[in-house]
Amino acid sequence: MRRSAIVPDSVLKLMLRKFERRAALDDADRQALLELPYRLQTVEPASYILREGDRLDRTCLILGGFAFGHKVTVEGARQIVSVHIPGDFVDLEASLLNVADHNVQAFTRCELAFIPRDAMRALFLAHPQIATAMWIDTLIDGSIFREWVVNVGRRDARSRIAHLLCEFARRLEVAGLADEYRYELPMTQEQIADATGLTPVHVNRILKTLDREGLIRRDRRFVAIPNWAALRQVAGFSEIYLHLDQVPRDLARPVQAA
Amino acid sequence: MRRSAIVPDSVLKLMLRKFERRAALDDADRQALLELPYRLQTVEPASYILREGDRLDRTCLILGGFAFGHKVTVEGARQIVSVHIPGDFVDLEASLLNVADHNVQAFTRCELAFIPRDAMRALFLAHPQIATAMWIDTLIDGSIFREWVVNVGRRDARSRIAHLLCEFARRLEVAGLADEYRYELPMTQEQIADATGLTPVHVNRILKTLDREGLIRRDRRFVAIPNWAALRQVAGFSEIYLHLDQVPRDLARPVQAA
DNA sequence: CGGGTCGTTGACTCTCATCAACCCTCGTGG
DNA sequence: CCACGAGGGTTGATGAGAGTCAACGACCCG
Repeated sequence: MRRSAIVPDSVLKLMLRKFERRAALDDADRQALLELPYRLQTVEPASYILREGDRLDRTCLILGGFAFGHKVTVEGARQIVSVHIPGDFVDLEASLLNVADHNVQAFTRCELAFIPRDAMRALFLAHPQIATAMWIDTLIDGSIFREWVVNVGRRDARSRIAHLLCEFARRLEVAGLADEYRYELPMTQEQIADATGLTPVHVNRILKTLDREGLIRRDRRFVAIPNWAALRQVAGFSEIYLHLDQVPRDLARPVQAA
Repeated sequence: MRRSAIVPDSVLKLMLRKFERRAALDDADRQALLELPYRLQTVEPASYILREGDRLDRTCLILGGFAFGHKVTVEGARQIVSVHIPGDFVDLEASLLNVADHNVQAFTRCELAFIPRDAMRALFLAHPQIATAMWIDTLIDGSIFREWVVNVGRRDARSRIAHLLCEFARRLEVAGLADEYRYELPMTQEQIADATGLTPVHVNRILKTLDREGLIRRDRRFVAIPNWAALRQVAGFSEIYLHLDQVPRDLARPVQAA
């Protein structure tokens, strides 16, 4: 019903600030980036932004809200493979690959900007510095995937969940969406289970023990980490893989007016 | 001790053929690619090509042999996160990221070409079509990572191993390193375990049952898949994620002379 | 022929999945 | 204002899939 107002002007400036830091953009680069055509859209929680098998003809940037990528096995089990926060492209690959290899769905209500594939491609060819900056996004995503493989492959349930919580804490903090290790986690326990390769029941039990042990505090969907060092140790969390030296802080503020 | 002879001329042509198909390269692009500076090196099985935490100053292309990426948890468990075959860059991210987030190690003896980071960066900026073609490599790698997350996260041991075998069958076939669903698997059972998040003992049992059921045939390190459809079904394997429409067939022949 | 790596097998254990209730909260509508 | 329903969270009982431990066997290389 109600739609948040969008400030169109700030939409692409989001990207600009992010990419400025990764490559030496000149005025022509900046202008080209800001002149990208886009279509704004708001989607409701749980709606699909992309489906596996779709032909790709546009790329989607999240302006506000959270989304996740997932795949479903033939047996029907779902695995969440990625979480996207404001300021992220959810499918930069759509600019260069032909067919979607996974689904993307909204966790929360999302404000999205869709950019035509052709416009992206033209931008890359005319502005190599921008292409480089965006490529770095892809590379960091790849690094996060690697860590997720380790997480579901070699950590026990406790560490897995702790690791997920640590990763969010850092990513959200860098994005200006968390402070003092407290943030709103937009996932249900079932979704946490799908992200960690566990069952909702087991996730529930682990969360309770983490809470009981004082490693986290929960209040509704809010999570606080009173003892970062302790949780970090339980998780075996090392943030090298986030390549934060290439991610500006306070990048993405929610782009919403009341 | 013995070093295979390398045919330098064919070294970079490998890449050229691969990237030709992904973007419209012109003569200047081709020439720049072929003129990339590189240093050849042969490494023995199990030697490290890259270590987590290393500062990155060069990119490594595999000319012959197999390598794998892995990470080790604080508890000491190892998870293999990627497998690289001839014709692959093992660490394209080294051109643009600053610190290695995982280890890369040789499965077999490997013939490698190391290309300075600066040369790669200069190439990207001067030749956007090449950058685009290589970026596609990164995107396909990302897609494979996503599938691996699903594999270790949501499939049982049987499907997991079957899936790994299916993936190799297709990738090696496309690279011209397998025929009729028979190929040499350069991994020990312990390494298969590290790639699937299982234990060597369990991998052994599953392999034996797959063999007993006629889904695979083993002879030393060679694996044959007598019934592709059946194994594919057990694995829940769908090759969309390999984006083979963007990967030329018969790309990489082992570049080794006796 | 000796040593090391890798593969194989059995017995036992344990983490996590499954199944099944029940509860709480919140939004909706009568 | 309260009844209702639905989604999500919580808890217990039980079981299965995979891990652990341990020993032995096969093969390869020097």
